[in-house]
Amino acid sequence: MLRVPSPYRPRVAAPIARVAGLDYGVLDELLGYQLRRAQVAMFLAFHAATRGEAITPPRFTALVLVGANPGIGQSTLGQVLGIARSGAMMMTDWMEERGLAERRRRPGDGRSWGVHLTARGEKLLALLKRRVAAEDRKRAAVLNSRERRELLRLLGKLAG
Amino acid sequence: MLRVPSPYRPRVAAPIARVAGLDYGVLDELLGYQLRRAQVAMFLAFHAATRGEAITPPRFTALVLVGANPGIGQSTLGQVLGIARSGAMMMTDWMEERGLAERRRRPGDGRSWGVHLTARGEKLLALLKRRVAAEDRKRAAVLNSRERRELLRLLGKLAG
DNA sequence: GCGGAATGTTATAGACCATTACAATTCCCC
DNA sequence: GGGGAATTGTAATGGTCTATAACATTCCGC
Repeated sequence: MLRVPSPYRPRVAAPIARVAGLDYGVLDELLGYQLRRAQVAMFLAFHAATRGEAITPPRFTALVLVGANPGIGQSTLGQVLGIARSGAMMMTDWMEERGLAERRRRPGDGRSWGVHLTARGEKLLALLKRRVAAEDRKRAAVLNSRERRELLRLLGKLAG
Repeated sequence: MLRVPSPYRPRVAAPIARVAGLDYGVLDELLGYQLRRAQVAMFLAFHAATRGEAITPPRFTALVLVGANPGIGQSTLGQVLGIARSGAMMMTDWMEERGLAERRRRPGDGRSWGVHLTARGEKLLALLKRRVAAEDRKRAAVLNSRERRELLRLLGKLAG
């Protein structure tokens, strides 16, 4: 059903190792550094969960957003992904080339296109959601549910 | 004293916006997504703190590590940065080209070089440490000190 | 209607990083 | 102590992601 995706190499291949006997200096007290470390660990889990699908976190995010907001514009997509409009366009191209989404003219605004998932996109998204959510929870199993909620809350405050 | 660094554009220019009225679906419950959002926010703060110095987070990390562990090898550097050996080499080249660090032969092992900060590297590092730590605390001011400690603890658990 | 804003698009360029292959050196085990 | 395996650093190459800039089309307010 789903075509074999093009080969894909994650941008980050290795976790940020904790080397014994090394002095980390100021890094241990910097939120930015610890955030990055945790994020790389979660990214590798994500990559494991989506193995074989050539899915990156931004691509997954885009699929979820289009799925939850049919007809979303590409500018909005870019804002939520934190990338420039041109990047949002390439992302949409990527989805369209693989038959996961399509552009449809928006009635009432001749400039913009709305992005919609195809049946195939819906199917892939459902699969990915299951896998990613499962892996996310598995990786986060070192936290109990109170800690997990607390972490989400603190991250939300930080991101503003 | 310090030369004007080469122009540098951050890889991420925009925060991950929170768009009102949009359905974020499963994203709000994924640690990976919230982690990424917070990390981008902190990265932009980092970028603001190091404005004009062409410093990236990996470069800052490398400087801190070399400063705290004089004579560290490039392989170890790569491990801690989570990049391949070839990348650690380019990082060392970068520091050396700017007169921030230098390679010195290691007695007892003819294969490896130890990386050491120069006086100029020490000076820049001291400046950056002050600025980055200040910005990190400023950005994290939305958290009280208990929350900040708790966040660091939870991130540490997650990163393993 | 007209100037400015917004949307999508194309082209271009740059930064970063992995992979692969290679040379020199050291380690380890027999 | 000798030889194959592992380690360290290096060089060359390629791919992916993203920004910037410039442009055409369309919308909007006056």
